[in-house]
Amino acid sequence: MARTVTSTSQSRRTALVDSAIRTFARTGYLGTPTTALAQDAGISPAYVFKLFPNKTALFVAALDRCFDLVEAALEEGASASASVEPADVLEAMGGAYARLIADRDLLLLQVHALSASDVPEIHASMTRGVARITSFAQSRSRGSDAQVQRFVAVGQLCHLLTMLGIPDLDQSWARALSRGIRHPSPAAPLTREEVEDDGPP
Amino acid sequence: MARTVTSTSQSRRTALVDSAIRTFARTGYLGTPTTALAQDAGISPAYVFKLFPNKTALFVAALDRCFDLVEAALEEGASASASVEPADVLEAMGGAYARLIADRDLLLLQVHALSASDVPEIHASMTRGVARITSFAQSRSRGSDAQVQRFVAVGQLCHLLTMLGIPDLDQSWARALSRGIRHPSPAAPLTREEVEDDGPP
DNA sequence: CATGTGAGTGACTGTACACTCACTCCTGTC
DNA sequence: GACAGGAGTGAGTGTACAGTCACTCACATG
Repeated sequence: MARTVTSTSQSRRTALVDSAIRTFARTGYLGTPTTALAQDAGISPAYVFKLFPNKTALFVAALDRCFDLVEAALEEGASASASVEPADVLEAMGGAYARLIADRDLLLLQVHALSASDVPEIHASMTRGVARITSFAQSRSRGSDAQVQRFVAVGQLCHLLTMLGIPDLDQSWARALSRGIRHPSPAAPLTREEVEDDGPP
Repeated sequence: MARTVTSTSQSRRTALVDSAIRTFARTGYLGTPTTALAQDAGISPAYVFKLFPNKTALFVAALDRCFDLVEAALEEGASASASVEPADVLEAMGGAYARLIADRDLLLLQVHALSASDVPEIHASMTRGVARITSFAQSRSRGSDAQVQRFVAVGQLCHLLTMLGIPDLDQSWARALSRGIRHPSPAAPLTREEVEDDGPP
């Protein structure tokens, strides 16, 4: 008979991935020592390498999980939309995305991943992620290519603005860029727990 | 009387900045050792630190120069526009930008800089750069906030697409994202030399 | 008790890197 | 020819880091 209890090392692995999202988000791929990953997860540095073959694999696991969460948020937003008009569905998805990334970690991770995409595994994971959310936005909203393209472009703009803190600046150019963008305010963000459903209890 | 000949060390410095753009573009801020910067510039590692106080200062100099070139390209595009309609001027600027970044270095550098923007000096330089090109696009095109915002957002989308090589993919989602984006083709790019004017000969 | 297994670690290794320092070499000036 | 000063370098230094290895410990099973 197959094992019914998930092994403890598996749960450690997912916990490590969760904390790695936060840790990598703060200091990036190259800027994050494996000792920091271990420390934030509350395990010894050596044990990191029992759970993952190397630093890159852990980063990729974190990035994949990041896109899981993003896709789940988009789905949540879409299904909460009153109208089925493509523009409205995309609008609702955008709102859910903005709430998801209010804590910045998922956004920061994506920016760092793009910069680290000269590492083949990271490049692949990143491309996979963009493919997933774009395909999802396409099929779920039934919007035109132009609408979907605009949706993703605004997402990227949002990353730029948030990384640099532009919405907080009181200058003409900054206001122009930030206008209408739901900038991540800490008020009532969508927490990760609200977004993920972990199967049967 | 003031010196008429630029000191040789000054010319070395600008040459170093030029080659640093290429070197940092390939491997990013943290991923580029100072020895690589020296090697690509054809000088000894030690001399890098006579020309700049530290690695960060050199990166910032490269990034500042990058935005100089971008702004110059936008100006060139704008003044080549037949119409003065904001949408047309922005369109022309976009075309010039696409040609400028055909060699990818300036684009890659911006992506790496965003990811390294937890370093205060890099954050400041990056914000300055975005401010410059946004303000320039605003005043030169006289477009609405929404038009300028869209202009910058499409630029960011272009960075994402180019970093990941998405326009080369033959899939529905990739085509949707790439549609209408002038993706950097190596055909007849606008070279840096065509863009900069170095004062009197 | 003997033995096996998987979780978890302390201590280490080799290397790469940012930055320094004492030095050489060249050129112009008196 | 003596000297000043700037261009440029070889040879280091201290440190941080990815990954390894031999090991302990807790517990389960016969």
